[in-house]
Amino acid sequence: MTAIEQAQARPRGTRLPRRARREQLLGAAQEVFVAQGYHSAAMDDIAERAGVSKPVLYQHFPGKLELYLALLDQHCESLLQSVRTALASTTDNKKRVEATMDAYFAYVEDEGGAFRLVFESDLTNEPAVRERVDKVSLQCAEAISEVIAEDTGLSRDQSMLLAVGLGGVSQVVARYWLASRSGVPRDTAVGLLTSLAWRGIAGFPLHGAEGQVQGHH
Amino acid sequence: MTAIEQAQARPRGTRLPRRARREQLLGAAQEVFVAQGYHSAAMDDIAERAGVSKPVLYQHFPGKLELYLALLDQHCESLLQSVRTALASTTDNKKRVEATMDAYFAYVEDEGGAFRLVFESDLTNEPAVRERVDKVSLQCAEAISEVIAEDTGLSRDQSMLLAVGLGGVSQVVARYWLASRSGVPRDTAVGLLTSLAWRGIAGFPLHGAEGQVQGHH
DNA sequence: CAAGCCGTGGAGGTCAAGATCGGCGTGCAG
DNA sequence: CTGCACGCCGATCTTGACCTCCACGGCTTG
Repeated sequence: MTAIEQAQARPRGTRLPRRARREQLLGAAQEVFVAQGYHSAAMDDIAERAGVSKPVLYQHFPGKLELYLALLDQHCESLLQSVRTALASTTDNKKRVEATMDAYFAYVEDEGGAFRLVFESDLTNEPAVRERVDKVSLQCAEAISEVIAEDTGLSRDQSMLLAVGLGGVSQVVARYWLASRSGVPRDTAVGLLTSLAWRGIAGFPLHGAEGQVQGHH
Repeated sequence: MTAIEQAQARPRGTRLPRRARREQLLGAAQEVFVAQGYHSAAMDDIAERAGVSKPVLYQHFPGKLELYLALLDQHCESLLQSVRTALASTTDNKKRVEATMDAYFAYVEDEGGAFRLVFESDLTNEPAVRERVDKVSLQCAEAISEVIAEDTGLSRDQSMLLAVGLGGVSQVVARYWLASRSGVPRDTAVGLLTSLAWRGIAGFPLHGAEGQVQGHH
């Protein structure tokens, strides 16, 4: 149920306990921010969407930025959890790749488009936002790079580069897949990317010994 | 030479031919937009940076948006050209991958940070901007996917997914590489990604028949 | 040499959007 | 029943940024 439906179900005069009201406001804000982006989203829009007046918003959040940050934190945490869970779900590295790819696809597909707040924010010039987005990207990449470093024996810097790359592919392709709505089902897309990535990774030193490969660096 | 140096070299009263003035304004605008983003950039800032007054800006551009779009178009075109040139630079598909990766790195490294206008715009909610960014991404991906489709025999949809992925890796990693300033030199980073991507691609159908996983060409 | 013209400059209008103040209705305690 | 407290609303203020109006000075032409 969207926030606006909730708001219409409970017409404009209803009084809510403080905690519930806050959650409802967060929901409405997310819908508006996702649909319009930070700058185009007016506090009036959010208030109207939630079926309350503007002062109520300011009784729950100090300002527009803090409201946005609350949502951003929430969804950054969510992404990080998904990735970590995926990495920990198995010890088979190929399945790890697949699970991680799928985590990105699931993240992009679900949550009412909240991934836009993280991956397509129009407030990256605000240091507080930039910091959060950079941090979650870095943390995801570090989690991935640990596995890569262990599996390939590459240096810390180099495995980070690859990890950033793998996260990047997942994120970019997942968004493209969602937007393009081409006929490719999610499983197929994930499988395709997993093949691509796994063969790529599997060619590095530790495996190169067993499987022979052309020169690298 | 930055626009502000030009402006200081020619102190504030100088008259310029129309074409030259326009170019100088574009330069100043690019510096400000890159440094501050669209929203934080004030027309006053741009005018001051260029060493002129605001009305002059409006004699060359109808408004802030059009000024931004002029720059955006310019750099979208530049990226597309780089990618197409890289793809056409050889018929060896592995070198194609490397050249294309390198094109993204060069694009991100050079041009006074102009890649931010394309990859990190804070105006993606403006339809005109969204359209341009989407279009250039799509055109790059299509150019890449043609090669992939021909080389692997994958369907149009599937090769587009991979192409988007390759473009995405290049772009994301290049930006990370630029920002992180880790010790990895550009050649090494490009080489690493090329290994990753090429082994990944080379495993698809057409090659799987001849060389099980890796080597050929 | 002189007069006019055109581009430049600083100051101001307008408007959207974030942030806030005095009333109102509802429910509970005495 | 009645007063009080709490949360909510309509209306307003203010800031900041985009976008134009009246004076000035250098170049050109007769």
